[in-house]
This record gives sequence, C-alpha cells and structure tokens, in this order.
Amino acid sequence: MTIIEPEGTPISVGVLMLIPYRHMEQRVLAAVVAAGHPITLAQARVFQRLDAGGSRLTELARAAQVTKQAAGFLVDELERAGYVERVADPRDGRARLIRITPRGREAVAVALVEQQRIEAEWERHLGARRSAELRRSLEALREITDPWI
Amino acid sequence: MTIIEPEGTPISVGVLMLIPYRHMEQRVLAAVVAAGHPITLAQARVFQRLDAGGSRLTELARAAQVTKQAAGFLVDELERAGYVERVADPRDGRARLIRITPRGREAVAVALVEQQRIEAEWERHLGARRSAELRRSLEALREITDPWI
DNA sequence: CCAAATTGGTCAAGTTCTTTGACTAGAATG
DNA sequence: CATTCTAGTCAAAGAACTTGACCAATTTGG
Repeated sequence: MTIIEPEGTPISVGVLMLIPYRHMEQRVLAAVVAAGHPITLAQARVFQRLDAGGSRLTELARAAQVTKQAAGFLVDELERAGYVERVADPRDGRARLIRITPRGREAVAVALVEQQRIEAEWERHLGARRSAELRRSLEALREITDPWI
Repeated sequence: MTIIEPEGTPISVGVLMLIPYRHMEQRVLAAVVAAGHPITLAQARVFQRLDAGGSRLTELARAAQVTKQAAGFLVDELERAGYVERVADPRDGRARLIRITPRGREAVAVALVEQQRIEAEWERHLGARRSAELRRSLEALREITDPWI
C-alpha cells in the first residue's frame, strides 16, 4: 500500500521494490512449473521461506505473514505433492519441523538457475558496483523491517 | 519465488525487496484503517496503482498483475465504499475511467503521511546518500521489470 | 513441584479473493 | 463494410485465507 501520488510526488520506494520482486517471482515460478513442478504462487511464497535446516509452522507463518492455519493448509498441499515433509522436532514435543524433500530440492535447483539468470540481467543493467550496493542497502533495510529476524 | 538457499547461497535480492515492501504495506494499511477507512489489503493493492488522472480497468489489472475480473471485483467494492468512481472515458466508448473520489483522497493523504514516516526511518538507517542511490537503482530496475511502462 | 499461562499446532466453518469461460459493445484494420 | 481486436461484464467455481474453538506440550512463577 503506498497509494497514488498527488501530482509530482515520486512513486514510493515500496512500490519500486514490489515491481522487480513480482517480475522475478513470476519468472521463477514459470520456470519451476515448466520443469514439471506444478506448484502454485501461494505455495511458492511459503516454500521460499523454508529454512534449509527445517522450519516450524509458526515461524513460517510469521515469515510469510499469514496465519498459521493458512500456512498449514499450504504446507499440507506441498507435503501431499511430495515437496516437503514434516518430522518431529527433537527439541519440542509440540512442534514439527517442515523439511524440504529430495523432490523439493529439484524444484529449488530449477528456481535457483532462473533466479540467477534474472539477477545477472539486473547486474548487467545496473553495473556491478550499483548491484552490490543495492544488495547491501536492502540487507541493511532488512534489519529494521524483517519481523522474522 | 526465490526458494531456499542451499547453505551459503545469499538470500535473493528478490526476497530482500519483498521484506521492506511488506513492512511498509502493512504499516500504511494499518494507518489508513485506523483513520477510519476500513479497506482491505487486496483493495489497497489495486488502489495504490490508480493513476491520478484516472485509470482504465484493464491497465489497472495489468499493473496489479491480476485478471481484469479480479480488478473489477475490487474496484466494485471500492466504488461501493465511496473511494473511487467510474466515469465514461471520452476517448473510448467502451472504456470507463476509474477515478479517486474526495473520500478516496482522504485515505491517500493518511497513507502518504505514514509512507513518508517510514521512508524517513529508512533514510535515517541508510543515510541520505545510500537512500538516494537505492531509489535510483530501483527506478533503473523498473525499466526492465515493469510490465506497465 | 505444580497450577497457571504460554506456545505449537489442528479442526471446522465461513469469507474474501481470484480465476476460467462465455459473452456484449465499441473501436481499429483493411 | 466485414473482420478482428480491445474494454468490460456476468456467472460459476476454485484457491487462498481468516476467525474461533480447541488439545497437548512447554515454560513460568509462586
């Protein structure tokens, strides 16, 4: 939400971030689907927030900014399709860790290739110096905007 | 979609953009709602893409990356709530321009204040030089990622 | 140590959002 | 003009997401 600008007000930095994000999201998802992994956008948005060592549902829900019920629903679907599995969390009897399966990692590999292709395009457009600076600035911004950290 | 990183791969620039965007989106929406404008996130996402001079539904749908039916549904709701109106497009008998009403502009004003507050926080965190550079880089990226332009 | 409060997760039901498909009316093309 | 394209709507179904109630395991504090 950044709403329309009254004549002359520049477009918000927020929307300026959303535009490339959406572009990447769509292309990466299209590549994954084309590679034979018919996942949906909503599933992908949860999936992309999974930690390599396994994530708890509550964590995941907070990171993806949805309720735990919504996250649970999407994880159920991903589990049924074989992309993730739930294993008991040894540290907490209530919790279960959601982990990426080998099939899930295949999808990740495809996503990563497309993602790197896009980042390379961006780097060509911005130049190496500005690209690196962009990443650093975004990482710095994450410190004050990521509820997950 | 950027998917989890296999050990050591840095988090994607895409997700790094999404994190601050979501933060801003939520705070701005919360401010607008608190000011007595009970709009939803989906409505806001369409609303924020409205052009000050009026937008066509098809344009809006493309900018917000949803079908024109979805955009139409949300515009219907915003219209019923008095935030936008549809007027005939003098240039095209098929089209109608979606315009922000005075009530809509009240909501915009509230949003703008909160948005500027957040951007000021970001600028404090990054410093003036890096903030300006961040905006410039994102604007440059828009050139190759915005389907709207 | 145990009662109370908190946290992780599920079940159920309903709402909101979004899509696919089919269609009408006006505009552009040739 | 006839054809093709574009703007938008209607209808129906499906996907995504929420609120509310609940259970079991963990943590807290007396």
